[in-house]
Amino acid sequence: MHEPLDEELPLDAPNRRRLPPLLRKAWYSLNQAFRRKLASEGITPDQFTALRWLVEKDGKPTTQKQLADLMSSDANTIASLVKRMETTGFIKREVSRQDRRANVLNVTSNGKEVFKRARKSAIDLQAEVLGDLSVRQAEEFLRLLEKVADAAGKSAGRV
Amino acid sequence: MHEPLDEELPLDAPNRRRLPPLLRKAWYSLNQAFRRKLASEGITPDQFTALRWLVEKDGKPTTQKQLADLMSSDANTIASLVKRMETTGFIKREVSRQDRRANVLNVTSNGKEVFKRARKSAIDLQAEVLGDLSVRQAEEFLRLLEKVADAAGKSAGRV
DNA sequence: TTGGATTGATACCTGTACGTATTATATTGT
DNA sequence: ACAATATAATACGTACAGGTATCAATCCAA
Repeated sequence: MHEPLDEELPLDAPNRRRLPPLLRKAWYSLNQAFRRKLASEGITPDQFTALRWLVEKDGKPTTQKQLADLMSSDANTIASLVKRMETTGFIKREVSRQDRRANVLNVTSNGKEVFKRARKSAIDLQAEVLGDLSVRQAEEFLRLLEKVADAAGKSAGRV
Repeated sequence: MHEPLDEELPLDAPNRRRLPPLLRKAWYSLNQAFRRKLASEGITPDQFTALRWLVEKDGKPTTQKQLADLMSSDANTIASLVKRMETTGFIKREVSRQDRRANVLNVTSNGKEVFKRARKSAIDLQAEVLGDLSVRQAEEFLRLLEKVADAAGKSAGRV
């Protein structure tokens, strides 16, 4: 049992494993599964991700721009995301003292509690999804995924 | 040079490589890079993907539901996508004769031409993104990605 | 064969991606 | 000090994700 390399076939031949559809399915499925697990908490996957970064940065003040970079998103999207999250009461925004253009983001105690509960679902899901791989395979996979993500980031003009 | 396994750390510890942020960055960066390459053609990444599946299925009639499955998307999203694409003139819709609830999708000659040109950009980009990996690594990566995508699909309730 | 369940498509809603344009503030070169 | 430039956030627009509700067509079981 040995798969052919198919080096003569074009990179996007229908019978090869292709990066875009696989990446699409992996990302959207993961997101959808997570969305359903989170529905009861009144929080979306993206809002959870924002909370995670902010909680982990706890102490160091984080601006919207920085959050956009952490989330591989952009300023526009983050602006509306944090606006909704402030309305819901998960975070607070205040003008930075070092740079009055920037907004510093802070997680409210309510936000912290919701994050804490949601984190369990996140860990469960990740274990579920990586469960078909051995520890060693999972590591190798994440290592390669990081390279691919970096290369894609470079192509997209993200430093 | 040997990385520790960190088996005692939680799956989502900040200093580990984590699946969700990496997957997010890979997918969004790939998409954004592709969007920019396609801008001159007046087509979006998702529309290109739809065209690809339809062109590859050429001959066999394809319904919106089937396209939704192929694209790991859902009926809602596909309905509005194909509506825009019909307005632009990339595809045509007609009621299926086997099942009058279903719409059969057909690519117009204009759609085929745009796809043909856009396909070059797609191949370039994929080579660019996988370029940092050896042929063997790329194969292994796609194989593991497929497993992860399937597992995520299962978690999301996609068969 | 008919009444209940299922399925394909759609309308409508909220949330997100990301492009352009605008405003306010910072920074830099001269 | 001041003008050119860069940067953080935002408003606004279009595209897409995916949830619920609805309608029409199909299927299936008693």
